[in-house]
Amino acid sequence: MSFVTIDTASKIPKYKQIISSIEEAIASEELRIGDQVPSLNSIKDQHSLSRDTVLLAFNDLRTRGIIQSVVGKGYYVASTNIQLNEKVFLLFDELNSFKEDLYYSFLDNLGDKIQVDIFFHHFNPDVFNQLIESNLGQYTYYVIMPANLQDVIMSIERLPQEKVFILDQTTPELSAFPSVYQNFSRNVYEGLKISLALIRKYKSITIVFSREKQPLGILKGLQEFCEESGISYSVENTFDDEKFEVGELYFLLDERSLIQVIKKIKEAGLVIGMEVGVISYNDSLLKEMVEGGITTISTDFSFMGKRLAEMILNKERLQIENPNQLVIRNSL
Amino acid sequence: MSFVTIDTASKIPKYKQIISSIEEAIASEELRIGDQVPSLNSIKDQHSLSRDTVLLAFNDLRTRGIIQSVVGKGYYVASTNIQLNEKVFLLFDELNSFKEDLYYSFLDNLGDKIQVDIFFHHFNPDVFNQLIESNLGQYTYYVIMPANLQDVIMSIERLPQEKVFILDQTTPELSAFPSVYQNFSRNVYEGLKISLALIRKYKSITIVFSREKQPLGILKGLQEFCEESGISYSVENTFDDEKFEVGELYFLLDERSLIQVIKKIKEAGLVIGMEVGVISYNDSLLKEMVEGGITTISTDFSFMGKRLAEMILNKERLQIENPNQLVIRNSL
DNA sequence: TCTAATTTGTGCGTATGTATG
DNA sequence: GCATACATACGCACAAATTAG
Repeated sequence: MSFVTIDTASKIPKYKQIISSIEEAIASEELRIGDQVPSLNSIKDQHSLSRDTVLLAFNDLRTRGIIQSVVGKGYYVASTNIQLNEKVFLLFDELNSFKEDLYYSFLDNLGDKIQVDIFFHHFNPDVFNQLIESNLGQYTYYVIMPANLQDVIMSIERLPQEKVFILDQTTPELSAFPSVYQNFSRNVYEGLKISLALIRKYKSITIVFSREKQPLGILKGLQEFCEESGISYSVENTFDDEKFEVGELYFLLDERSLIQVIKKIKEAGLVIGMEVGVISYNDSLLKEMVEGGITTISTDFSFMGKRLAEMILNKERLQIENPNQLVIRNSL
Repeated sequence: MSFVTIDTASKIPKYKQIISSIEEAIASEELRIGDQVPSLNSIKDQHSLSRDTVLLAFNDLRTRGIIQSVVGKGYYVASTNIQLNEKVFLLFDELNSFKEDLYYSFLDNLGDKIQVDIFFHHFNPDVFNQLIESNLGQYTYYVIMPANLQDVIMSIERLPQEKVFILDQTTPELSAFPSVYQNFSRNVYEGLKISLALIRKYKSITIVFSREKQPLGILKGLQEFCEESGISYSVENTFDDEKFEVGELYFLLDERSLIQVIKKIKEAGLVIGMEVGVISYNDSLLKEMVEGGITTISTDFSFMGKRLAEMILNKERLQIENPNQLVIRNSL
């Protein structure tokens, strides 16, 4: 039972590595109140350190009241009240308005003693890898939104496994990590299935979809639904005015194409929810108000942030499918 | 393993030779991420250079994010992305949807050789100071949104003056720094003045305003307008259902209170833009579509991001008032 | 607890060559 | 020709952190 691990090559000072090791042993209850901490000499011998380096760490822990020294005997755990300056590394794909709910719900539920730094990889694997590498060893937890990036498992595996949490999209390779994720294909499939009667009003479905940025599961769910119910569909990369047709149901993932389609519908003097239909992914406060309401399939981002915070605080290691909701409004 | 080669006879400056040497060692994978770079002193001794010459090279590499320094330990490779030219420290107040346009327009106009890291101070001066303190010397440029924080000039002055840019809100104390800012009081005053005829429909104006988070200039502009035109107004901290009145014009800064007011209007069966008026600060795509359109006073965030990027790239040091727009829609 | 070695961080002074007007 | 600014390079001193003995 050594508790202490030292990486000589690391840029983190050795005495700080000792401090973290002891703190983590206490946090994980390997060391309990009253337990004896390994002696100065045993640690120094095991890791070939100077006695003073170990002493530096122990003095820090002692002045914080976490351990007590007894002359001639050793050091003993005196308090488990380690408010270790916890920091969270939060790696998002891109900045958009849906991150707002998620982020603030995460922050609120974490409490104000934990600092959270946000980064964005913009679906660029180089940026992703670099951000992880240059922040190695600096954070207590790493919350990562891999989005649809491939080949990032290598980077993620460079992080301490027990500190990693996966958010929003996960993959079979990442199944070892705790996560709060959306089951995109099921959510879309079931959302559409519930609305089948309404969808039958339309000739076919057009989805505006970017393979680079958007979850493939959404496309999969739509395909599955369409094949099963015999409805034809087409996938477009961007919304194209030219191909706009009456009788079409538009499935729109981003705000820009949503606005474009609605404008087009109004320009053409058509009735939304009758002659042309609209379903949008991700709900927002304003979508309830637009044109009598836009039908949405959406996950609960506030819940996602809350559940993630709880998982971190309670040291749970679960894989949680985040609840999803279909809200049928006028546009369908 | 010296990595560094210096040709004294060459006309290439020595510090640039050091930079290239390190970059080449990284490119050839002699130096990998996390590896320690030879120390200042060892390089200076081996090549009979001044310590400052080596330091010049290392500081360049550091502000580009390629190496990191740890006092008392050494320099470590942090990124293999050696074509990185510069790094920008971007300090926002809070995450919200209006940051999206600003951020992506800034990014797009900067080009892809510059890395941008975002931080948020959440209107907390301690967080603000700590973020600046812990990122000193690591970035080529510091773009700061001080919002309405007082007493942050001390922190900002710790940064190299020529690297600092102020965004969105500025103050007389910050007048030495280049900036792209909103003239909140003038924008509000003039926006309201143009709409005076429409505003006369209403009994009085209620603004929902948080002194902690929102720019005082907005309140000032409203006051000025009201006093000049003899219209009464009241300031509320949050929207209160109880005080909802017919004949009132609501001036709403955040999306939440906007939604609340619109819901209340519809619940009461009133006509927006006739019996109750709404003006909202900051335009968004969806506000055009809500209830036939919400009247907005708003700055052009895309332009703000673009102008800021240009200022940095062209090394301009200007104070630029960002263009502002009143969009009159049905809600007034 | 003290001393020592090594490391980065910072400030100041000096000198030289080059470009600019 | 002269003054000025800037980039490059060197030297020195002291502070603070890390680690060893």
